Amino acid sequence: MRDNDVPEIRSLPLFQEMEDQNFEALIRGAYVQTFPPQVELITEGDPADFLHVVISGSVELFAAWNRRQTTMATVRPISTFILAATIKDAPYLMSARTMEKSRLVLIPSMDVRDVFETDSRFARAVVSELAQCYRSVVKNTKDLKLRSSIERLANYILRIHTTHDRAMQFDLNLEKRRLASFLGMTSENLSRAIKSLRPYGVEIDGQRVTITDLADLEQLAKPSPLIDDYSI
Amino acid sequence: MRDNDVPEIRSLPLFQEMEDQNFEALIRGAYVQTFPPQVELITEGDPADFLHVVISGSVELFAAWNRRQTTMATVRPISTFILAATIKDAPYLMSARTMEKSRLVLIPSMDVRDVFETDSRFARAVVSELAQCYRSVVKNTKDLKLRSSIERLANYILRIHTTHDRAMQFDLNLEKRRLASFLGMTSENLSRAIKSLRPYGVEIDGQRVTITDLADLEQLAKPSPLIDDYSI
DNA sequence: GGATCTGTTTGACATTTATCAAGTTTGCTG
DNA sequence: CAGCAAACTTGATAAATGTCAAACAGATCC
Repeated sequence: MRDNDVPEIRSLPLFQEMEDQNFEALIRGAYVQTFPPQVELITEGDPADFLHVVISGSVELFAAWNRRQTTMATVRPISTFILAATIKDAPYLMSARTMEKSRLVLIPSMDVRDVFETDSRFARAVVSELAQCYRSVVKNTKDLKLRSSIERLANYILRIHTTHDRAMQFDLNLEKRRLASFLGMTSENLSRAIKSLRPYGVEIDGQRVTITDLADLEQLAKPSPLIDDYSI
Repeated sequence: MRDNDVPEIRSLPLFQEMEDQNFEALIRGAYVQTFPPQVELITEGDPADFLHVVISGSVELFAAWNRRQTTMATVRPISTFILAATIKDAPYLMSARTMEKSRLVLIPSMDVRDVFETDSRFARAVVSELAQCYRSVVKNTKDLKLRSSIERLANYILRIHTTHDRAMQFDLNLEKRRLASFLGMTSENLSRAIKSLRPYGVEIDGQRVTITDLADLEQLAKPSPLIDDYSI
């Protein structure tokens, strides 16, 4: 990959603070590639050969066991995924597939580990990123274990609402079947959960979400910063 | 705390590689303290004032929401907890309470962050620890989302079996109600799950677990290293 | 524009899990 | 050792969630 192929990744917190020469070393060995939708980028259990950066499009992280499959997260531009496996030189715990046509940068894990050893500002940025990831997964576990499926849906809607500048109308950024899987339920169950939220101030028509009564929804959802605020 | 109060913590991977003088700086500001059982050490939402190290005894990490409560993890000697909150200077996401009489070292978070900024070997050790924690939580999420409660119990038993040198008989290291909460079910449900595992080669009497047919149990549990092996 | 495909919704039903209310056991304490 | 409290178990029942099948809707493709 050439130096100025994808200038935007330099501004990622993970790469912002590092030495120029080290960033260039990472970039030199990296590939930029555009993938069609539904391409499996990595498979759980495989060695972590590349750190992935999503430049455009979106990627689903999922996991499988015994013929069951679940969506673990979705990754949107611009962010990295599977940093932990890269740094630890351990097998991926999740698989990844493009949800739509997506452009990615693949940085060889070995290069990342090399720079990690020599550039201590980069090492500190890795800590910050990993701590953030860790806390996100902990929040997600609390959501799963402490809430019913309807409560999870209600809080999910409030989270999008918040990230969309508190708009009262917005689009789901996920197919419903993926949302269902992410929230830990079946599509059928999500369908019914959506219906049962209507009396609490949410209308969902196709991808379009309209909050008709925020107070009602909040009273049902009882959002908590320690579960729903991804910025802390 | 004096230099040689608790020499064993120097050998933790987190502190092993760091400069002597920095380790001493951490120790100087730290407290060693023994707590009785059932003492709430930290409360979720509070600022992360101390990094905690369990020297003896055991600590339960738990989370609450809307009058519900769930066990997130148990911490046993010698390990640290809430490293992520300490490093990010963010509020705790989980509360902690002693399960039995326990001895802890409390290291002021500010000292940890100071040393983190100056000692890059320590910073790298933090990365390693955080990556490990992150991967553990991801595995736990897969366990929760992909398995039924009986499957989670079966795999839990196999994990203890493995960590106990593949002994066919061992004690549960957790009260059943805590185990139930950790596995994401009620005590009653755990009681029934235990009964329903009997035909698959597990007898549980009080705290005593006996595996009577490992092959049967494994066939039911279908353990996977990407969920159950905490060493990778 | 009709045929086809995929995703979504709905209904009927099954299974899993939780709740409530007794009992029973266990372990501690005076 | 009796008495008590807490943990655990059991049964009956309810609620939540999943499964299966079919209908429906929206996109895509000749």
